[in-house]
Amino acid sequence: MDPNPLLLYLSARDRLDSEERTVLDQMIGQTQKVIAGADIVREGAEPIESCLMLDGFAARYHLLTDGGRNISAIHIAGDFLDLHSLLLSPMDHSVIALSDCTVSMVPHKLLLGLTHSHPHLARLLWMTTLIDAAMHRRWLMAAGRLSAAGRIAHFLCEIYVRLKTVQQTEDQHFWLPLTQLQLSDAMGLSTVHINRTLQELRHRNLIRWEAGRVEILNWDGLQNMAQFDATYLNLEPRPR
Amino acid sequence: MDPNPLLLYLSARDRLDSEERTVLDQMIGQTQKVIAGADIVREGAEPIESCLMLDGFAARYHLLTDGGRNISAIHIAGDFLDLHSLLLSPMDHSVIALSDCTVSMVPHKLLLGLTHSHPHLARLLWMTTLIDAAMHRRWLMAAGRLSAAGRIAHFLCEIYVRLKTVQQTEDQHFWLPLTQLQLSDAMGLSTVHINRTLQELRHRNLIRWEAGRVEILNWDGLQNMAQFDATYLNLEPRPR
DNA sequence: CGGAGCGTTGATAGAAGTCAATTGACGTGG
DNA sequence: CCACGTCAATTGACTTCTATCAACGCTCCG
Repeated sequence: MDPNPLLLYLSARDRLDSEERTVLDQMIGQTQKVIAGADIVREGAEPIESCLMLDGFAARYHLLTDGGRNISAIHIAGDFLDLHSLLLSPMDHSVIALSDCTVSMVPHKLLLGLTHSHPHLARLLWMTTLIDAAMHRRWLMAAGRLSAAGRIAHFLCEIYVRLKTVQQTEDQHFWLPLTQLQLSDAMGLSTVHINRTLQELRHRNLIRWEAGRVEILNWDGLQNMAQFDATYLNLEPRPR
Repeated sequence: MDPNPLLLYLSARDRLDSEERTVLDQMIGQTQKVIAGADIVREGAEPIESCLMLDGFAARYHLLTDGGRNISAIHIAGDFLDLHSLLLSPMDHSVIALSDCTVSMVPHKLLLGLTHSHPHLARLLWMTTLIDAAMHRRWLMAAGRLSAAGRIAHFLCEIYVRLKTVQQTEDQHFWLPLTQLQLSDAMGLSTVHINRTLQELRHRNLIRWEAGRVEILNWDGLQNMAQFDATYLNLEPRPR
């Protein structure tokens, strides 16, 4: 978390001038620690600030009436967790810290001000929410049309590329503190099936996953199984 | 499509002043007809204008390598189909007209100009993409944690409320020109299963669906089966 | 030591997919 | 006016995938 991860995230997609970099650095005022398992934002809340992840993992989730849970997104360093609450309110889902996290709360007043004072930065923030939506669409594709193994493979491909963008990978491995229960809520599968499918991925020598550490052994194989194409992440610097 | 449907969409969520209304009306310049079955935007394209739906139905879809298809969103009058292409490019999915449509192409130059000249309108456009994302999240919840019947019920609840917002419903019924094949691509189910599940919904007297005309017979039952809560559509006028 | 959480396994049930065929509505060409 | 092709909806038989239920082992920690 040394280099500002939001800066890494944005500069992978567009050029930032030095004033914009300054504004982004100043945006991170006080940082806060959040303990694993704690809710960062609650469904129904009407936040007056948005939470920027500086380090750790978080998940957006929604509880069902029958006790089930659905995870619709995983967030990592550099992501805004609830930027949409700037314009949408109340929150229609909650966000939970999956690991100990470092976050920074950015007042909506400041963000709204950017839409007047720094339209280009405001557009880039808008862009981050558009990329969230693009990821949702891929998850929908995976949920509707891929097998359980393909779905997990897609998730791993996506998270690997995203982590790499904010310099949170080493070679082909990365830290991913997800339990199989959490993964099952994200993939829309049962824990038992997650377990067996992970074994399948391991036996095929596609991945290693031990103690929260994932290693990708066969990127092409994984990508192929997932029909993964990173275009939707828009990892190309261009004027936006 | 007589009253500007974008105006209906937006004014259901925030107050618009008269200048803003004028800008929105002028945004609709030339209208175009698109024939059912035609692609409106193609994956890989780098549009320099975004398509506003004035009348009809369209779907965002993505083709898989095995010939499968996934529909990640249905769009109706008042929706921007590819507003995200303003900041994300190239298109990571295509859009097809499900019925004959009337659309208006709005140049990106004009939309980018709004981010400088009319920040509030720009924020409202941003909001429309945030609502798209919120719908994606609900679809993910439905795909991952609801039964086939619940998933279809959720879809019908959502589309009903959205159509109502832009005055495209009459009492409890509305026009919905979706084939069962298209519905299966949207729900991530097979056509056979869609067919049987629709029969189930009909036998339970929840809906009637004949010749592209859907009638909701038991809203509470449908909503309950779908765990539908319209909060995520943000149908409350408030400053944004 | 004992419980809690997590990963794992086996057995079984149920949901949804696949394959194949039929029906009815509609449009077109002869 | 009828034969024919096409498309959408429907049905039956069968298979495959995934969920559920129940248990067990392991590790961590109070």
